[in-house]
Parts: sequence; structure tokens; C-alpha cells
Amino acid sequence: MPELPEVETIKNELFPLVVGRTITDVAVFSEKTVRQPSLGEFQSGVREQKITGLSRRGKYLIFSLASGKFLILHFKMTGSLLFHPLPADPEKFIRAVFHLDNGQNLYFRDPRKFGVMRLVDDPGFVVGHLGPEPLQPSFTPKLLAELLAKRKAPIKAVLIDQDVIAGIGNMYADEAIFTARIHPLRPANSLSQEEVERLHHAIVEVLTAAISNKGASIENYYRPGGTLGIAHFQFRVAHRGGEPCPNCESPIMRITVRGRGTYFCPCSQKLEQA
DNA sequence: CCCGGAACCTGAAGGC
DNA sequence: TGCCTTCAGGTTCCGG
Repeated sequence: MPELPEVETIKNELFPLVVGRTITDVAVFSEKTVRQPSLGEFQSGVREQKITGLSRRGKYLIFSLASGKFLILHFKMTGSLLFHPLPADPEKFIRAVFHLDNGQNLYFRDPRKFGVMRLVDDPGFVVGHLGPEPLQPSFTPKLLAELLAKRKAPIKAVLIDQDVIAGIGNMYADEAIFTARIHPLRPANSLSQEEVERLHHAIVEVLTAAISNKGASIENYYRPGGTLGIAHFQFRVAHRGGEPCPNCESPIMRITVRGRGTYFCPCSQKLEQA
């Protein structure tokens, strides 16, 4: 499912294909996919607009339009943007199509219809509440310590809270916590300074590696060209319940934290100990 | 403010 | 074989 590394990959690969192009028209097949404004206003606001920029904030993909407005997409769990070849079943799951002035199309594919598109004047209303970008230099161990000190919820729950840090979802939270050898149920504010530093390092390392592998093709993630990412082959615990821990060979466990499947190694990630 | 749980949605997987 | 139930999870909303 698209988290920071996946949306970053989509942005990087889409950028040269769409920036500078004009959207001649948009067709929407699933009305609920357009969250804001009304469907009619969305279509007229996007039509005949030149795309002047493409960026990412957290898990959001942001198109800057010549009108000064912003087209903001969120892929939720199963969304993807396909530029050229469509997967086997062309019509199925395509919720919207953007037609470009060079005759090519951009398809918004989303089997579960959780994905959302918005057209807004000010991106701040959509992304303004997000926490810091974990791959920016300003995301330091000190900042992470300050963010965690305010929260006593399980570290797993706090890491996937977008208002705390932007872009980390279920898979990369499990990978980062495992890499830092911290139990997912540890209260966030109970981490020692050394543990916070380990976690900071793990977050940066896990996300950076996943971007260089073009994202993880769990669920329905495709890169814009229709190919898959390979980051999931490097997963050490995420979605690997029952498999041996790469550190100690004991079977990886799956528990539920805040309603989310959480994979960890009970031997490498102890609950008590500082 | 902080925390946790339900709802949204629908294909996939498991049970009988 | 096939119907039925349950599960998955990012975000938002709601209650304590």
C-alpha cells in the first residue's frame, strides 16, 4: 500500500511525464473518489489546466496547476496512478482518467475505492496538520525525542500517526521498530535516548532503502509504468508472520495494535529493558 | 489534548 | 463447487 516510499516513487517517475503537460479533460467513473469540491467544479477546474509542478507531502501527491490551484491525490490502500500500459483488466478498477495534450492518459486505479482526489486553493487545508517529513534534514533525533515525549500510546501507534511524522504507514513502522529492536507496545514516551536515536536511524534507513527499491508491491501498488517495486523483498518482519526472524530465527509474531496488524520478533524486541 | 475504536470499501482467503 | 464470513488498512469521526 502506498506509503512515503511508494508515493515518492510515483512522484519521481511521473514528474518528467506530466510536468509541462496540459490536462485536456478528466473522466470520473466513481463519484466518491472526488472528495472536494463538487464533481462538476472539480472537472471544470482541472480541464485545460497546465501542470506546473508535482510534489509529495506525507502520503499525498500534489499537482500544481497553472490556475494556482492544487490537485491533491491520496492513494489510501489500493490506489495507483498508471501512465502507459494498464494491467491485464483495463476497465476494471479505473476510477478516473486524465487526458493529456499529447494524447496520453493518466489512470487512477483503485480497487477498494478508498482513494481520494481533491482540487483546492490552499494545500494547507489538506496537508497542514501533518508532522515533519522524516527524510528532511530537520528531522533530527532531538526532534523525534520531543515528538515521542508527548505521547504515551504504543510506539507502533504513534509512528503511524500522520500528525506526528508524515508518511510512515503500517509496513514501514513495523520495519523501523524491528530494526531499532523496540517492542511495538512500548509507550512512546518510555524510550531511552539511545532507543530514540536507534529508532531515528532505523526510520531514515528503512525509508531510504525502500525508495531506492522503488517501493513495496504489497496489495495493489504499481509504479506509473505498470511495473512493480521490489522493496518488500527486503522486509524483515512486515507481512512475514511465522517466518524466522533474521536475527534469531524465532518465528515472527503478529499481534493487533490499535486495530492494525503488527509484525515483530518477541525475542529481538523485548517489552521491558531500557 | 490524548487515546482508542468504529466506519468506510471490496477483493481475497478461509470455513463448512 | 459454492456460499458465507472475516480480514486488510489510511484516514476521519466520535466518545471517553
